[in-house]
Amino acid sequence: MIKITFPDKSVREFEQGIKAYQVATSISTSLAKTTIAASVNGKVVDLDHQINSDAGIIFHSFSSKEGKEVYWHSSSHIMALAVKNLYPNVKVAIGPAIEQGFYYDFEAEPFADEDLRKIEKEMSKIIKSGMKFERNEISREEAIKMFESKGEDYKVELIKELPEGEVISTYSLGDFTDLCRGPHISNSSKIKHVSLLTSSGAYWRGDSNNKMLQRIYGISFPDKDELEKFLMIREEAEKRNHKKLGRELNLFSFFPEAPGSPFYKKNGLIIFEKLIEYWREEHKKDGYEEIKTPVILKRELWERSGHWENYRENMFTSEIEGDQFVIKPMNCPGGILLYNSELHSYKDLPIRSGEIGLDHRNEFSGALSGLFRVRAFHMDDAHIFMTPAQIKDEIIGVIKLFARVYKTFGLEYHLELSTRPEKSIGTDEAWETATEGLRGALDAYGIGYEINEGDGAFYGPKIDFKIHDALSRQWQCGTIQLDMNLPERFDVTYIDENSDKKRAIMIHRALYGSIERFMGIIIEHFGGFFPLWLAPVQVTVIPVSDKFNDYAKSVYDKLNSLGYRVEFDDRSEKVGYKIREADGIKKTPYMLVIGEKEVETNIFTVRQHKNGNIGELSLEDFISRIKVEVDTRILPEGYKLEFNK
RNA sequence: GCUAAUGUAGCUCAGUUGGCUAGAGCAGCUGAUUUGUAAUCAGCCGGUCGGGGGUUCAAGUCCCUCUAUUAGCACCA
Repeated sequence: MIKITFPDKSVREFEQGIKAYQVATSISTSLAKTTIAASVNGKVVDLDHQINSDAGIIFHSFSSKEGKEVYWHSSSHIMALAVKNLYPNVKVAIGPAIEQGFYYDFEAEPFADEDLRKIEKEMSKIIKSGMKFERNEISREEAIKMFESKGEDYKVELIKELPEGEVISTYSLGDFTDLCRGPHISNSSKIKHVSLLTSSGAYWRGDSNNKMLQRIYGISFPDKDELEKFLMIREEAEKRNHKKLGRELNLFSFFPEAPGSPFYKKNGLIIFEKLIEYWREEHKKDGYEEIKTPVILKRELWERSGHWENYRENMFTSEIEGDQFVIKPMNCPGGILLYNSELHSYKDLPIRSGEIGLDHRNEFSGALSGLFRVRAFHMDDAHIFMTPAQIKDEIIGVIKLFARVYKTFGLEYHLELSTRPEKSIGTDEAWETATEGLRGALDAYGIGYEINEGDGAFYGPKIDFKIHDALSRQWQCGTIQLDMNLPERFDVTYIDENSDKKRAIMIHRALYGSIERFMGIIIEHFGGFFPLWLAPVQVTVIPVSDKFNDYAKSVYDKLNSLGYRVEFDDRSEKVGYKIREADGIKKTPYMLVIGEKEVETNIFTVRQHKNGNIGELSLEDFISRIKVEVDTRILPEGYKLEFNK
């Protein structure tokens, strides 16, 4: 008999060699039903796994991270079998679970949408037939022989690279045997609802020198509702697509004459300016100064900073009178020139120097994507120059600043600390100090964070803010990067208490990341229904007929003179028509319909986007309402996606 | 940059196996209508079918090429 310990610390005895699923069944059939895999002594295993000695056990259902991973990984195998059934000549490469779903790479002709539908159908057959996943452990030689005989070159390549002594396991599902570490679900029938999403090219092993394979992405869920919710979010994301809304709301345009470079229209520029206005307000509160440095700077500067060597292919250059110039891709070298233009006492530090800099980067054509990835953008940069002793407090200050700004947009976020990458400069000691500085700040601030081992910049560790939008999608926005490179290269110093010259500590930080990208994110986050302080048009005044135009115009004039962004729709159209346009299409936060009743009583029925009529207010009350809403930057109601369940 | 798909009016889209003068809705303009909370009616305007080259008696349609866009990959020190 062996002793098995459960998560609640209870212990029960079982026959030696009992399988994990039998343990689950012994507890309850419902547990056995929802269980996908188990962890035995912390290692995730198949439910068929035999337990031979005392162990701790945890069962994983789809709701856990481990459960999802196994579920999706198995789904990818089912997809591979389906593809092999339909297209026997394809070769399989790899097929893992990912954060949301799974994919499998094949050497094959590109798959069209119809192919995906066919593969889905084949998958449901496989699922319905209830095939078993069978695990086998085989020797390296056997494995190579087997996959070679099947012509699965990619698998052979993978096996040959496995370290000596590694257990080589395969999982078979019907005729399809795949090299796989596992674990897997026990039976294909556990996969309930599958949808194949997209297919496109992907390089073998992610290397652009290698052959391009065909990748199919898919998702699966045990419950139909979950699949529907997933697809609904995708649909909603499509509706909120910032390129589409940008056109509909007259925010910006792109032209082939300047790929990747947005042209802001009147309405978009309002949002752009308001974002910066708010940024300035918050930074001023925190003791930042603001500077502005030139866009075009000589090549020598970039050689000194190291960009010429390391970032060359992303930089635009220009030649003027025989000298080479760089259109700046970043603001830091210019900012450092300014810092270095005077001597700094320790008493001056920290210096928090902000710059909304217009940067250009030669992003590869295939990388461009609306406002999310552009060639011309405004970085909301700031550099903080300080003494080593100030690191912790400064970092905490930045985190607090970012936190309060994201809150204003209703954006959730989590933090990630990225540590030293393989390719990096600086001594171990310097990295240690720098990383501990960031870690110390995070701990002192008292917020949870994830560690991204080895994901730091080559010049220093960083803290990244991953923000979560209204559709629960994640975006990289804010970043705080400690730089151990540029201060050396530019000899950035301050004078300490003993009149000694000391190396200053420098951090780069950006809150929005880039104004362009952030604007794209909030367009989708709000779905075009902006908070009043950001909305390009805040109020539309709608006279019922031109009999009321004069009075309505006076209301418009009043709001306009107070500085609100108001439109006056005096076209000879029906009220319904104007409402449809102002509310449904332009998503104007407030509408005032003005007819006989308003003229007589001076009381307005105020209509709000998404929320319909919100009550009757005098003009004065309406004005004080919107004043509060603008001044305190209240979030709109109803921009978040609501589910029926 | 790579793979694939796409590009027809300002927008969304039709346009057979190549075959008359390229269509529709919305938007815009003009007029009528004077309207009470998500589309009033009529008329008009609007296109070198992304650019260039080719095949053909004939090209929006087929081929080549360039370009832009989209998705993914790679990239994002």
